[in-house]
Order: sequence, then structure tokens, then C-alpha cells
Amino acid sequence: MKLQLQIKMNEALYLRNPENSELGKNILKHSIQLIYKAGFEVFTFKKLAEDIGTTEAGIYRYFENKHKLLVYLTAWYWGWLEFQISFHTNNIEDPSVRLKRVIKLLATAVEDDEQTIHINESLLHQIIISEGSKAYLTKQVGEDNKQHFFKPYKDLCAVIGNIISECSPEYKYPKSLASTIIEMAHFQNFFMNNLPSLTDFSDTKEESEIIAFLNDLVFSSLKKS
Amino acid sequence: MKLQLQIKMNEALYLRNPENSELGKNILKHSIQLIYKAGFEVFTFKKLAEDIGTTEAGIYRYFENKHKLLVYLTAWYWGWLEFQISFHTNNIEDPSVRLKRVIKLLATAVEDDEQTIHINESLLHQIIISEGSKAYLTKQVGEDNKQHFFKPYKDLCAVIGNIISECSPEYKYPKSLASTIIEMAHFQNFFMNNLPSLTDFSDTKEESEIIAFLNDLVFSSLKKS
DNA sequence: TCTTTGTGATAGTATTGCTATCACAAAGTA
DNA sequence: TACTTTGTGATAGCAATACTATCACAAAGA
Repeated sequence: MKLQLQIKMNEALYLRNPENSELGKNILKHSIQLIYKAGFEVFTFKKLAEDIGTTEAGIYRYFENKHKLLVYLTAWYWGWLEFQISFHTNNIEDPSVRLKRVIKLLATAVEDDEQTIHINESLLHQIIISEGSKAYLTKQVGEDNKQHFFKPYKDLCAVIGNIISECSPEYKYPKSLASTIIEMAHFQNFFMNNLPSLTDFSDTKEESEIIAFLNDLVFSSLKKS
Repeated sequence: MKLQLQIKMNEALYLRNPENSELGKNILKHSIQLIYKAGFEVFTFKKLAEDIGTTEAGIYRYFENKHKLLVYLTAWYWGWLEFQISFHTNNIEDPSVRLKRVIKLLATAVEDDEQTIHINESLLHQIIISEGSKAYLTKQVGEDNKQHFFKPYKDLCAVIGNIISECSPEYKYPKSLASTIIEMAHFQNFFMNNLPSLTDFSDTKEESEIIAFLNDLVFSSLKKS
């Protein structure tokens, strides 16, 4: 049996659903490769079109502009990650074990998920690390938020916040701690690889150290004080 | 007596030193206002020139491009903040009191510092919150780092890391905790005001809550475990 | 007095970001 | 079978952006 994993996306993010056609899937696939290689600032629809072998106008039929495409990709990623988390923490009753599992999933480089042919999750994970915050660090963040573009991110944050509250019901900052874990899982990774003196992992450059740091951070906070 | 505070800037950040001429100071002043109002993506040298009443080419004599200008502004800010920190924590012998003071300085909206006429620190602080990470979240981060563009940020991080180590010499992640505090002081502020459900401060929107959260986070970690 | 330095003014170019229009093939429907 | 919708390719065009170059002039310094 072969399962096809489909993430339900907010329709306001695209003009034409990219999951429903070959060209659309190519746009997703090649945009991930190109943004990964060139960086979001250098990435243009023109270059993407050349990469795919179609025309610029063709891309614009699917996405209004490259910002919407980035928001789409990040939303897809957070949706996918929430599924991964619910899958891998299923049937674990101890919330602190569940939380550790979540931290590991957040901070670990993912392998390409075979269930989605046109999305390379490993590259996408790298994109989220380097470009993810640009999806919301804009003047339009209020508008975009009204249209629920960041719902997958907020949902994930809520899920993690709930596990934190399960671990320690009296802890006062579950949501802020959740967003801190998510952001730092990525930022410490970026720093480790690009500005190593901002971290304590410059020698080994091991993800496991980031996980240890985050575990220490979280479980110190949750110990009743 | 009137003191003039001058932050020594990396010369590779500019073509002509903006602190040494009227036009240069105007570029700093108006770019801060314009980036604050329009956001970094919408900001262009053309608009800046019109704002100042000079020509686009005039701006290009000072800064190679808008990315360099952003890096300049962030570097200036971190340099200024390190001075503020060393000034306000001077003569405090207890490192944990010093660390609390640092957290407060990081998370508090600054007032405009009268000592620098052409830089509005209050607006600049808001820019750092919304646009600051874009200075290093690029493909050129390695190049830029080789030219020491991020030294002020790294220095500040080292200073805070050292205070952390003074508080708790056996703590294993002083630098990562320092960069976490810095980033989260800003991100939690951005989230509180723009994506409030990612924080626990949506009711009051008070900076004091972010400070309380960060204090809790840091001092739980530093309690001997 | 000569030279350097900073500024203004103008021009020009390649790229980016986006819109519009026409033609055609495939798929779905009457 | 004919008719219409839908997706794609191809081309054109345009305003804005991101720069570079050149000339003239005034003020400051040597």
C-alpha cells in the first residue's frame, strides 16, 4: 500500500493550486531547489521559469509573487512538521518524553520524505532555517495574519505549548517557551554553521548539542521553582 | 559639558564615512525613518534620496547597496547597546544583578539618546526587532562575517556570555544562552505585537512580561542542577 | 593658486516584478 | 460529434529597481 500525504493548504496562498498539476508540482520542486541554492533575495520567478523550462508568466498563474510562494512553502513545512510530531509522539503518555521527542524533531535535519515526491523536505528544512523568518518579518504581517497564512505555525506552537502545560501546569509561559524552542532550534543551527561564536557548538557542529541545550533550557524552566 | 558619543565603525561597511558629513548624517537619519515606516523590502535608495532632497547617486557614494546600509545600522546599534550595557552595569559586583539589568536593557524600548543627534535610537530599536535578522540571514553571511561585519553583535554576545559564566561557572551553554536571550528579547516583542498567540503576553502587551519570562528562563537554567 | 573633496545634475543600462494578449492542445460536457 | 473550459507556451511591454558613469561647480586645504 502506498500512502499519499496531502497537506491541506490555505487557498488564499495561491492563485492556482500547485498540487493539482505537473507544472504546479514542478514549481514547488524547483523553487525549493533554487531558493536553497541562491537564497531568497536572489531567487526570481524568471530564473525559476528558466529552471523548469516554462515562462515567467506561467509561474505568475500559480503564485501572486515570491513572497506568497515563500509563505506557502513555510506553511507547508509547519503543517508537515505538525503531522510528523503527532505521528512520532503518538501513544507516548509521559508528556516530558513527548516534549523531548518534539525537541529532537525540531532540531534534527530531516530526511527526504518519500511520501511527497515533489517536495524535498530536507532542503525545505534548510530553507526554513535560513529564510523562514522572512515570511513574517514584513510590514504586511498583520494583513497576512488576518488571512490566516501563519495558522500552521501557530497551531504547531499551540501543540507544543500544550505539551509544556501538561509537563508543568503551573508554568506561566508555555506559548512563549514553545516559540522560543522552535525559533532557537533553527537559529542555533544557523549560528552554529555560519556565526559559530554565537554558540557553544563550534567545535563539533553537532545537532545533538543543540538538542542537549534545548532540553536543558526547557526542563530547567519546567522544574518546579 | 556636552559629550559626543561616537561608535567606531568597520570601514568596509561604507564607501564614505557617513558620520563625517552633513549628507552622510542625513542618510543615517532618514534611512532610519524610512526603513521604520516602509519596511526594508520597500525601502529604496531612490526614495531615500527624494526624502533627503539629494540624488540616488549621492547615496551610492556612501553605501554600496541597501544591504550594507542595513548591516551598518545593525552594527551601530549593537555597538551602542554594548556601551549602554557597560555603562549601566558598571560598578555592580553581583553578576546576577548585572544579568538582570542586561535583560531589562535588551527588552526595553529605548528612548532617543540625545548624545547622537542624527540617530534616533528608539526607531532604530524597532528596526532591529523587525529587520535585524535580515542582516545575517543571507547567502553572503560567510563573506560578511569574514569582513567582521557582525563583530559588534558577537562582542555583545560574548559580554553577556561572560556574565552568565560568572553567575554559574559550570553552566555549559553560556554563548547559546546569550544569543537566545538577545534574539528572544526581540522576537517575543515582535510576536507580542504582531502574532500574539505565539506568546503569553497578548492581554497586556507589556515589555515587563517579556523581561519576566526571560529572567525565569535564564535563572532556571543557571540554578545548579 | 592649485588641488582635492563633496555635492548636484543628468543620463543610461540591465534586471526585476508584473500584466496582457493570442494561440493551441487536452480534457470534460452536451 | 461539436462545444467549451482549462492549462500551457510564446511573446510583448512597462514601470520600478539597482546600479554606474560623467560633467560641472563650490568649498576647503595645502
